[in-house]
Amino acid sequence: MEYTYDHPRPALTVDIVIFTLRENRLQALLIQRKDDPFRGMWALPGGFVHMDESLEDAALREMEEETGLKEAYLEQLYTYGAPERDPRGRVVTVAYFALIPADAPFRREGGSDAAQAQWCTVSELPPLAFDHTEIAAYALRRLRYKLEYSAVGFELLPDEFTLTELQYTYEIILGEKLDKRNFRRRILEANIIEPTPQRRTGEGRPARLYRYQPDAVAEVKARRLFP
Amino acid sequence: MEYTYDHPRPALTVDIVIFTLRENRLQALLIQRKDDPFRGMWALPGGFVHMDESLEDAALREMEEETGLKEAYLEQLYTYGAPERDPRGRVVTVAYFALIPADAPFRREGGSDAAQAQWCTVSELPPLAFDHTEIAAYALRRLRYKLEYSAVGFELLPDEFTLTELQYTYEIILGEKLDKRNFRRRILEANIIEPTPQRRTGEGRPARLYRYQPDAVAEVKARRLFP
DNA sequence: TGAATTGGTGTATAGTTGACACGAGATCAA
DNA sequence: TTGATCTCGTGTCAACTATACACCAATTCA
Repeated sequence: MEYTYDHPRPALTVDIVIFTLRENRLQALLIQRKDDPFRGMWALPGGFVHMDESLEDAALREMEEETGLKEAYLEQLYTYGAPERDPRGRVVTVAYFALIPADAPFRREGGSDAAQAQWCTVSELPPLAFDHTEIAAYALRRLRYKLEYSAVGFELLPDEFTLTELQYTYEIILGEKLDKRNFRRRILEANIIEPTPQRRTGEGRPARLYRYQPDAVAEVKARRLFP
Repeated sequence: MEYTYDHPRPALTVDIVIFTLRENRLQALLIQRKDDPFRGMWALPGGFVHMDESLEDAALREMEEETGLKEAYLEQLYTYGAPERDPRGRVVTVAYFALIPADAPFRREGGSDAAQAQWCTVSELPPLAFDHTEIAAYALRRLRYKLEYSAVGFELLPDEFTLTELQYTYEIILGEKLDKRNFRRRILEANIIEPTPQRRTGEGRPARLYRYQPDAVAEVKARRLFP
């Protein structure tokens, strides 16, 4: 089947920087390219936008194809459209970033196109195809920035978590130690999490479990304020 | 001439929210549509992305066609791609916002397509075509937010300005009165403007003229000026 | 020359942020 | 069963930041 237009049109894709916490590191999912250009190189997961789906739906579909996960925190990052960014022709891509919880049932064996997928610590990313290095760097910058003024860190944790786990999450992403008492004060005063009756037992004194308040999610999402 | 592809492609456009200060109001440029759909309705200036130009170049080109201005502060806002946002078919648009100085030589008589163009106070926008109301609202939100943490306000003023004019600019955009002494202290301590030897004379005591330090723009971008 | 107009300056108070140490509640091993 | 070990959970004080607030200065104009 062929499609004909009066004027030339760029191809439109979405690319997604999928973050998760694994092995006490912030990691991103990469796909090894099996075709030229950049064959064998690592790249961000992504693909073409279908005609009947929104950009966000396209990003979710691609994410599901690669990870098996249907839900995640997803936020539009930026749209990259330099004329020469893809050697095959004009391709404009809308970049997204996604956060998936540490305990999500990630399906490791690669996506629909059977390309190899692998988690990679964000501070040690290999060179990426196209302008994906730039996209990944921007995603990390946005995530860090966002963490400072919103509750987005919860999206990387299971439904219930201890304050210490939450603090570790922040420290891993921000790359710096935080003061325990000040951290707890700030988080609790922000009213974005609530205590549950449960405690998590293990080595040492049991820790109270918290969950984030579902209303807070919408609020975080509404603050898509930064370029 | 016709262009044929194996898979259907959305059309790709840019739309621009062009802000300026006029008559002590923050205004945006609107174009009256001369064709269906939404014939006669107001809309944001915009148009198709050419194959050999970046998205930003497309936005600048459209801006020049409508205003005659080639340079402005321009920032990508968000990409809108709901499947039904344009009744003619799938059209994805990359939205930008631009700031042009109050004294810029704006060419009033409409752009290349001879459509009628008009400045409109942002708090009194008419209903707009497509999803342009949403886009304009988001642009205003981003501008206000941005003003609080960056030097972007200067982009709406001539090269040289008084502190009172700068304060008015902030007040107009933020929609609230600011304290004169606190405002001056913050702006001056931020080291983003420098005094010139000139003064502006008029009614009352002459005011010192300032200009913004070109280097400062990038540096200050990360800093937060207003809480 | 003085009335009117706008420009330019400092201080005191409240609120926010950041640094900092120790007892509590559990497990585990002797 | 006891104490050694581990992690959890809590409050205060000092430094900094933000905010509220009023008057004299320099000029124009009548």
